[in-house]
Amino acid sequence: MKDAIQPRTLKTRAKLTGAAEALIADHGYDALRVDEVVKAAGVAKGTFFAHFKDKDALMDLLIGAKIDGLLDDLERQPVPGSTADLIAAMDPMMRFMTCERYVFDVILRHSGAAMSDQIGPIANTFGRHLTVVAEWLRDGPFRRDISALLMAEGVQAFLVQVMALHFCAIHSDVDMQDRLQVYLDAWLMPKG
Amino acid sequence: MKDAIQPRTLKTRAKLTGAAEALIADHGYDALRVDEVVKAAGVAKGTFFAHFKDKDALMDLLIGAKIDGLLDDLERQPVPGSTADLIAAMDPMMRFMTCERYVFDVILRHSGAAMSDQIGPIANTFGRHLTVVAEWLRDGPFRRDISALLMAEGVQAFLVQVMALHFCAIHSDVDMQDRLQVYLDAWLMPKG
DNA sequence: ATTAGTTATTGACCATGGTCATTTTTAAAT
DNA sequence: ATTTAAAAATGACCATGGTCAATAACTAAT
Repeated sequence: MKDAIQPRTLKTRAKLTGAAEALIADHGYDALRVDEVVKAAGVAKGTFFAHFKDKDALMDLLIGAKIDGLLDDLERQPVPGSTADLIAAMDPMMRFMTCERYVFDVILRHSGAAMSDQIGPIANTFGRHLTVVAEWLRDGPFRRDISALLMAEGVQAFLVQVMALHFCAIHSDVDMQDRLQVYLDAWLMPKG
Repeated sequence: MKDAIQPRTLKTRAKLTGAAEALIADHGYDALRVDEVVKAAGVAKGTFFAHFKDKDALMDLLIGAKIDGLLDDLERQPVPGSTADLIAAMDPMMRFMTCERYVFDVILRHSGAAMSDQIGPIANTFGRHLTVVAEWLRDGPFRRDISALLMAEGVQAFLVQVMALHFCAIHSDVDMQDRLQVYLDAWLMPKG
């Protein structure tokens, strides 16, 4: 009996993700087709689904990896001392998450633990983001009547709201940053 | 030149939506297939897409109509005097929106103006909901440092967050209402 | 009634994600 | 080396949403 993953499994996986990344670099996420991925990777279609539950699982992996990279950058930054700094720090992440409507949809779908069976890459990044932001807020000049974690959860809620409105016909004219500023000021530094 | 819609157009539309509603009543939203709808309606497949841009557009219509009905009920209720009352008032809506994972996904996708071209039924209900809640908050015992509309927008952001977490593997054990209570207390009645 | 132009309907066809019985490859045991 | 059982890969096939050129049904003008 063997249960250790064979070397070729890793190689095939790498070929698939590599091919997918190259195609995405050229034509974006939305335009990715499974047929093109397997053709570029030089494997059969069935092989793709032996490695990934479905197309969404690949997207979860790739987009999750991208966000993880951006979170690495985020963690390296100095602790923000104001909502404006906070927003500036999160800007690259927001920009990636809204680079394509399709990407944002995938993120939304996976943000709260993919398909409710097990936690996926994107869901993980949301957890990580929560931790980082909570840590930041703990010692900042913000409200003290609620926990840092609760504050961070609210930041995420408003982040999602702002990005969603970004794709909205009516509100897309208002800048994401400006809108988030209003929300976060009211959430993190209430004057009432 | 004529531009008035023919009577049969309305009739076909009614047949399609009627068939869809019946099928959904029996098997839920997620299980709905276009083929079954057209078969039940007694029309060809192409006819479906002559009436609806895609399957999502039908879902937008049907789910939007359902939410509209719930908003009618909501408007008839007495003005909530606390966050608990507010949450209780919104309960039926939340329950419907989370009745199926698929339904929630459709709602999310359409909440901010469908596909960025024109405002759809679901997006409309979000606008309506915003108005109703803002009106409620205007005279309630809540914070006064921000506008009622801004408060209402926050309520929506937290509402979405709570519903998303409901489908999350990690957090689904915590009750939606309880979680929303924490959020809304912190948002509408900050003590800092 | 006939004609003409517009609108609605049709169904064969396509695009694309996903499945599964079969075959091939691998690695451990003999 | 041979055998053998598990793991991986294959590709024909299916499910389902969506398209479009051709056709039928309507309505208004003559």
